Parts: sequence; structure tokens; C-alpha cells
Amino acid sequence: MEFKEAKNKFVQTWGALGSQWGINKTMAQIHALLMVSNEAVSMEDIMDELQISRGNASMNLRALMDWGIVYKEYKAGERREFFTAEKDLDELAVKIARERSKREIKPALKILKEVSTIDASNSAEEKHFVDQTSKLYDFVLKADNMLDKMTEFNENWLGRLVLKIMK
Amino acid sequence: MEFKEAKNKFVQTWGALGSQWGINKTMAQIHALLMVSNEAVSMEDIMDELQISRGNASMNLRALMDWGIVYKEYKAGERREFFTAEKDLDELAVKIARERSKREIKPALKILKEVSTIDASNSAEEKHFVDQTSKLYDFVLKADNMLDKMTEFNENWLGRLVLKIMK
DNA sequence: ATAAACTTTCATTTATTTTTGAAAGTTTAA
DNA sequence: TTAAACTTTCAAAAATAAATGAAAGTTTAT
Repeated sequence: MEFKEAKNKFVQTWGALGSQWGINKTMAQIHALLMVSNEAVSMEDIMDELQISRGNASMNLRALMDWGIVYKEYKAGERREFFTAEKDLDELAVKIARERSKREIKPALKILKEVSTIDASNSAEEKHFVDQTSKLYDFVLKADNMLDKMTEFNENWLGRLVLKIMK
Repeated sequence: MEFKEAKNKFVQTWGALGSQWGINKTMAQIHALLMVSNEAVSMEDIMDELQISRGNASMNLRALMDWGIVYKEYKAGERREFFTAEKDLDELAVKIARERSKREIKPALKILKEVSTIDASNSAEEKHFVDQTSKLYDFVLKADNMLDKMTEFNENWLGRLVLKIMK
């Protein structure tokens, strides 16, 4: 396999993986492209390589920057903007986890707390509902806290975690 | 908040959370419904509660059973089939992790290995590509192995893991 | 202040995913 | 074996999500 083919395959794969995890395909592809680029890439080049429109490129770059995993870069004497991706994978994972926690898990927890605290003195059905949603609340809270902990680990938390799990 | 309202809110929230993580909304809603039901539910009742068609209910129940998190149940003297969800959350998490690993992560790893082993003796650009995709391969492999390890932990792995992380 | 060079926005279009529902398939009881 | 009671399948329709592109906005150099 030659370089161009490999690069394309990687970008496509990363895009597909993104889709499966609820991240829009183009966003994941742009990120993939930037991760494997050894220098900052202009919007023009991104549009060209991925065959996407200016608007699409602009919006998804903005989204990636909002996630804190893509940065703008300015080059001396150049009018246009260039983009680079976070290349440290530990840092990348932490940022993604933090963002998904904030946007998706925390709001879900709030609802779980609400529904698990209704008065259920009536039927067995209601008791089971409160019991199960309470357990779910505890579980999700614990999992979410675990993500927070990752953040505190300064370097290579994944490697260390694997070691710990192994005992 | 009364029971019916709370139950509906929970089902909707779980459905929305599913969507955001690449799981189809109805599939997540059916799962939510079954998780908080203290007894097995018929397809008819699922269709009715979620206002979905027979085909939709059938296909998503099949998908949930393929994931191993919903079971069929037969009642004596009853022609129709009833469904229950896995209610043990540790077990649920392990099964979901195992399934996503098999379907999504393992295939992605295969591709990562392929593209990270091309000959890159030429440019700095190619060297960076190989370097970055290799790192990614290692990272994803490690994360995936961690999921496997969860499986080996027999009970309450999440609680124990949190303890370990806390040091 | 102007205009060139660039980026962002968002109403509309396009693509993708999900849902429907009717026909085909299956199982059970008599 | 037949027919009622139920489930599955899948082509077509509907709903949802993403992409386009032209107009509006911004920045910079002169």
C-alpha cells in the first residue's frame, strides 16, 4: 500500500468510526486528516482533500475547536488560517471525555436524579422503577467520576490504568 | 412528578442519550422501557407505549437480543412472547463494551495496523503518518484491552476500578 | 476609506438513517 | 391439515442529519 492510499483509508476509517459513536463523519475525517499531517493545513486544502464545501469545512472546524482538539495557527506573512490537531492521544481522550461528560452525561444525570426521586409508595411497579433508576443514577455517576479522574492523572493515565487493572 | 410522567421522561432521555452515542433511538427506548418494568412486556405493549410500528418493534427487539441485553420469555399458556432486559448494570456495561469492541473497535484496529505498517522511508510527511498511526494503534489496542479486562472482573468492576484509580 | 482576501452563516438541498405496513413466514391447537 | 395468532422481513416512505453555496461578515494592507 502506498502512502496516499493509506492516508485515505485512515481518514475514511476514522470517519466511519466517528459516525458509529455519534460524531459527524466529516468532523471525524477532518480530525483524522489533521492528526496525520506533520504541518498545519489550510481550509482550502482540507476542502480539497476531503472534497467538501467551504461551509462544511468551516462549521466542522469550528466544532472541533469548540471540543478543544483542533487549533488555529497563523503563519507569518500569510493571510489565511491554518489548522492543527491535538496529537497527544492521552490529551485527546481526556478532552473528548470531558466534553461528552459535560454535554451529554451531566444533563442525563440530572434527569435520572429527578425521575428516581418521585414518591413511589403505591405499586410494586413504581417501587421497581425508583429502585432501578436509582441504581442507574449511581452507576452513571460513578462512571462519570471515573472520567473526571482520568483528567487528574497527568500523563499516560491509560497505560497506568491498565497496569492497575492487571493488579 | 407522577409515575407515568417520570417513566416517560426516563424513556425519552435514555433514547436521546442512545442517539448521541450512535444507538438508534427506538432501540434505546425499548431497552429503557424494559429496564424499568418489573415484569416481562409483550411486543404489543411495547408498540403501544412507544407508539411505534410492529416492524420497528420487531427489528429493534431482535437487535437488542443480538446485543445480548434483552431476553425473550415465554409465559405458560400464553401464545405471545414477552421480553425482559438485563437489569444488572455491571453486566449490561460489560455486554455493551464487548459488543462494540467486536463490531467497531476490532475492525478499526485491523485497518490501523495496515496503514501504520506501510513503508515510509521517503518524506517527513510519510514518517509522521506512520508514527502517528502507530501510536494510535497502540492507544486503541490498550483501551480495547481495558474493556476486555472489565469482563474478567467478576462483580462490581466499576466500583473497584474507581477505588483503584483513587489510589 | 477601500478593496482584496479570506471566513462564517444559514436557508435550501441532498444524503443517510429510521420507520412503516403489508405480505410472507412460523407456530400452535384443535 | 387448517386456520388463528402471532412474528419477521423488506421495499417504500418519512424523518432526521449533514452538506451546499451564495450572501453577509471580517480582517488586513494600502
